Amino acid sequence: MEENKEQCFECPHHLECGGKNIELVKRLADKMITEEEAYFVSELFKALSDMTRVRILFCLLGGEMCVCDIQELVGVTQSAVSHQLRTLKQAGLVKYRREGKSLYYSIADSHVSTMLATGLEHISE
Amino acid sequence: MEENKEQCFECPHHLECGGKNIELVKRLADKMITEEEAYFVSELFKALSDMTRVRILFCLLGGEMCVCDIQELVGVTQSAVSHQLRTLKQAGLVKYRREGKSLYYSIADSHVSTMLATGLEHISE
DNA sequence: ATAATATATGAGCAGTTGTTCATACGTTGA
DNA sequence: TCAACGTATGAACAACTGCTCATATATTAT
Repeated sequence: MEENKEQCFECPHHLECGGKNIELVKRLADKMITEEEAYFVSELFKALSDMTRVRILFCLLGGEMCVCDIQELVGVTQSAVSHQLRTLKQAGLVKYRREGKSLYYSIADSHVSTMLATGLEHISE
Repeated sequence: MEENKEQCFECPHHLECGGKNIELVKRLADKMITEEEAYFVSELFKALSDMTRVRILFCLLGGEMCVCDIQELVGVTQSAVSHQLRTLKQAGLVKYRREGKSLYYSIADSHVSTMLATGLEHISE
């Protein structure tokens, strides 16, 4: 570790660091997730980070339903449901189709169910 | 749908709703995720809902590393990394072990990798 | 056209979050 | 015991979030 006694390219912010795993850091530096990817992933999870939205999605796991169905099952105002459905739609988590006056919402794809299931598994351990 | 013309138990917030799927709502009402579960799931995803934390976790997918390794790979201050690691630890997403002066952080369990992978898949479509 | 129904949306506000700065804590070597 | 290093933590502040309220939009029936 003698070479760490002087400031080096790999370790510019301090002079030495006993715990540093230079090999690992070098290897990962190129493979790191990009800023853009990290941003989109975090935005995706942000859409899942609210209790009301989680409850809405668990409703929709049971099948497509209109806004007033969701409103009843989740027990919040129509406005609140609608605002949250918008967030979920923008994140690509739900889709909808119109039938008469009603809009029927449903889970967008299988990734959503997978993430919810994995999340539920994680908390029950 | 004649019975919907009057206010009913299943539909207390309005008099009628053509789009309503009474059967589905009845069936799901008992099976709904509890408030407590929804809260914990949303808290879990909240921990994944920040760009810096996502980047930290993707670092750790490459193997355990100390705080200064993460600091270098992610490119934020030591304090910021430390604060975010605390959030991740409280959510059960990472664990650590001490070795000398350094703390080595790593992914807590396979659920974390699964959620990150599924999230990454979802955004690249 | 008009009214009623189902849903969406903008503004505003209280509560929350992520960062920085300063400082404290825990470990090691001299 | 003391200094240096690696890491954690509390306070403070700007930015963001989710709700409510009021209102707008889209569809259907009369």
